[in-house]
Amino acid sequence: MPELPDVEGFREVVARHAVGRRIERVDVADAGVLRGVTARQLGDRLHSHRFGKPERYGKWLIARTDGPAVLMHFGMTGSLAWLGSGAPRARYDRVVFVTDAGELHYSDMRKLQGIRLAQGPDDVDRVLAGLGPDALTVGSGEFGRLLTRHRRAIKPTLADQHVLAGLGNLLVDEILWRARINPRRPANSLDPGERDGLYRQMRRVLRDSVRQGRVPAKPSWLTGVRGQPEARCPRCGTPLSRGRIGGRTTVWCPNCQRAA
DNA sequence: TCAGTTGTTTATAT
DNA sequence: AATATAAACAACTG
Repeated sequence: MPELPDVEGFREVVARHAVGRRIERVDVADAGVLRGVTARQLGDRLHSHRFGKPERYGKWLIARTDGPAVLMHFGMTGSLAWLGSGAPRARYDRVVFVTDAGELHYSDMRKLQGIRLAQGPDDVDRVLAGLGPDALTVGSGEFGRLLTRHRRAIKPTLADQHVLAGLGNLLVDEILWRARINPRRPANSLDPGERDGLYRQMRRVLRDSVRQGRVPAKPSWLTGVRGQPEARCPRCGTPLSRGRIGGRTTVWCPNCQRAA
């Protein structure tokens, strides 16, 4: 489920358990998730290094050590968990970082993304180059200016990592629904009041989601009902609309989110 | 068998 | 240059 809130949760897993731990070895169960590095290189270069303070940028987790940094992306089905030493491997555990006091399990069924190793700060920058500002820390002024620069529909604009980093399909639908903005509206057609409202709802949805470590599937949220066959708007009860916008399934309320 | 899925990149066309 | 669409990656589920 990895969007910004999920990855923020994975960052906390590392921050809480892995920091200061010494990497003894790296078990690669499926090298299909390694990008630009072999299993042997990954193990050799990380051996004996200790995890440092992790960071998140957009949907990327940057697990720094006192040597190289491990860059993880979780695609659509990835996750990260801290387990005790000698924990059994789960079915889709692809890489396990074994430390002196526990293990970090990188799991991913679909392997759409993967793990990179950055030898230095330049390598990290190269991977993150081109991403827009992080959705959790962007200011309202910059956020508004981003929107005025694109005439594309607001939905794919917000989900474009090069414009703004961190929002995925579920979050964008949730935020637009909260802000009562139709997903097909051109981004640069929003007036200043709408841009401000959108920013505030983004903050709110992100704050609540980060607290949960995921986009909550509460019945009062669009995300909580969007999977149902005859889903209705949690706010007004109108049957929800469903369509493809920007190549992704999009759910919105035709009553609350009128086309302009 | 077919369509769909929380992500991203690439090719192609407009 | 910006935008739109489809396909590809992989492994499921209904």
